[in-house]
Amino acid sequence: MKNSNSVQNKSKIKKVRTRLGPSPTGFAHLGTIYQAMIDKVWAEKNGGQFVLRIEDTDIKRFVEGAENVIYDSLNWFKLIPDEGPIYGGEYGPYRQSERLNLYKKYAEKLVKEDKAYYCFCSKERLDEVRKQQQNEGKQPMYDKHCRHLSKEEVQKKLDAGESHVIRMKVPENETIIVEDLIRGTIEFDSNLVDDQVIMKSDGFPTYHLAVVVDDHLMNITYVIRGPEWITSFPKHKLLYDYLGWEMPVFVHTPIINNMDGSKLSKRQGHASVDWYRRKGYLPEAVLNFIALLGWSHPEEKEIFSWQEYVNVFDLKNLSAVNPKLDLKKLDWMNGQYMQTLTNEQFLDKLYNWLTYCIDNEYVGATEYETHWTKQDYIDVFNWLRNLDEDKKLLFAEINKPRVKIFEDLLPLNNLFIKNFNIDEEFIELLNKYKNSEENKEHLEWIADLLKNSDFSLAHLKNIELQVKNRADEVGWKIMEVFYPIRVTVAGSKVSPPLFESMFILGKEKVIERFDKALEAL
RNA sequence: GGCCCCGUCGUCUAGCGGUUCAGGACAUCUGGUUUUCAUCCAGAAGAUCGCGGGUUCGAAUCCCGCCGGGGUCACCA
Repeated sequence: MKNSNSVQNKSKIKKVRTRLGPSPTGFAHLGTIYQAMIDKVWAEKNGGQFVLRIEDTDIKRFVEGAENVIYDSLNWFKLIPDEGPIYGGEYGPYRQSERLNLYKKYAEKLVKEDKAYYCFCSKERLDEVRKQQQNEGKQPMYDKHCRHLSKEEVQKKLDAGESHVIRMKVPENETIIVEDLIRGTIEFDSNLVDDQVIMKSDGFPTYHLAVVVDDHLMNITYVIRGPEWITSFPKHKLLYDYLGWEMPVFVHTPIINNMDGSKLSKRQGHASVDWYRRKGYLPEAVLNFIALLGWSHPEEKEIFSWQEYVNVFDLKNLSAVNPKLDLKKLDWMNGQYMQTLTNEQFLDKLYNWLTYCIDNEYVGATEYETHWTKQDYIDVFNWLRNLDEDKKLLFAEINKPRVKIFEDLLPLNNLFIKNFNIDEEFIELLNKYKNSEENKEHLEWIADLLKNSDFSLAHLKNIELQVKNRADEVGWKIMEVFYPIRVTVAGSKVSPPLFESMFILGKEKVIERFDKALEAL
């Protein structure tokens, strides 16, 4: 079917152009990013353009500043459009609210050609009709009341300034056949397709008219959108026919759902981009992860770069199944990405993350849940900033394999930024394996070594070796000789590598903690 | 409810009529490395391919029916 006239078409093969049409609602949905990602790979792979078009035809839903949220999110993921309101391009304007005259022109053209008609029905009448149809067990549809108004009647109402919309005329008793790239041919009974409103009474178009007009005028060759549009696909197909325009390729992608199969709702944190950003996920990891939803690498690779994605991606391999979002796997993947970072990169991204969390409020529908307090972000940031360069790098080094997302940094690294109480609980923890006397003697021994140390990492590692050897001497298990030291230094039975931690903490603080612990024993 | 889409381990998926009594990844469990926590390594368990009929020498792969899930039925996108 696709190469029937490929010979004639060869000379005018169109450049691939994809488009993302978010409506600015005030927060960025993961699904929007999923769409953007596919738009972007496909355009990039084919040397085409990825267009951003703001679909703001619903003035009732206008939210101040919402557009910036979209730009910020696309930026974070590096899914930068080639064209759009702030990116420029030759097919502008890229906000639908700035293209009203265009939609008006085509809507009127359709009316003139008898493919659409004015409708003067009131909201009340429409509601009534709908209610009655439902009572009769029929599918609620417009009853085509105004479709058969005479020209004179229409003109009279128009002259009288009656409020009106424009509806498209859907043919009767026809089969509308549409083609979806991944699902193939889909047939619809035209009698079940509503005479959709294409121009609202406020002079704004509905989505249906706007997309068709814009996609055509902007030379879009691949319409990539969510599966929720399949049902209105025949309306769009009709509009293309009515306008005499060639159809782009339509691709209805899968949609990402929750683990229970319900859809990602705005109320849930993990639906919004900002949630991932504040949790401390890496955008590349999130992208890699969602790329694997509804699609798989031809060699079944799990982790790959954007460039590799571009190389091997093919729209045709997209699945028609709606995947569930498994955050556990995302965590694993993010951890993998963390480990590939150099220490410098890790620190760089960590700074950016901390700065972002300090400077910005959460952009999402619900409260953001975290075990970090606002002060924590500031404390970690300040502590890190005042640290010597070699200590910073070591901090990155020891944390990379231990952290899946930046939020995991606490409580593991509490010892660096917080003081703990030397109370009964602490003593109890310290004496878990040996009694007070034994531990005291042990800690005095190492405290002495530490006090005489220059606290270079090399020397500390040397002391670590001595501790290990001491296990044999005193007949303790290796774990038992390190345990009380760890509790003394970290106030906890878990910590990053002990002697590296001491190095980062610095001699003064370490000695202070030993003194306090010994005093209490 | 009508119409449309979808249905392989708990999850993401490979598979596109025959070296597949179904392969990989996450999660789970076990063992190893390790001074804690992680990382890393090895291994185990886990799917009668939604169900029932066909077609075929042979079906997860093709056809039909059923069931289940989802989407959609707005002057929202």
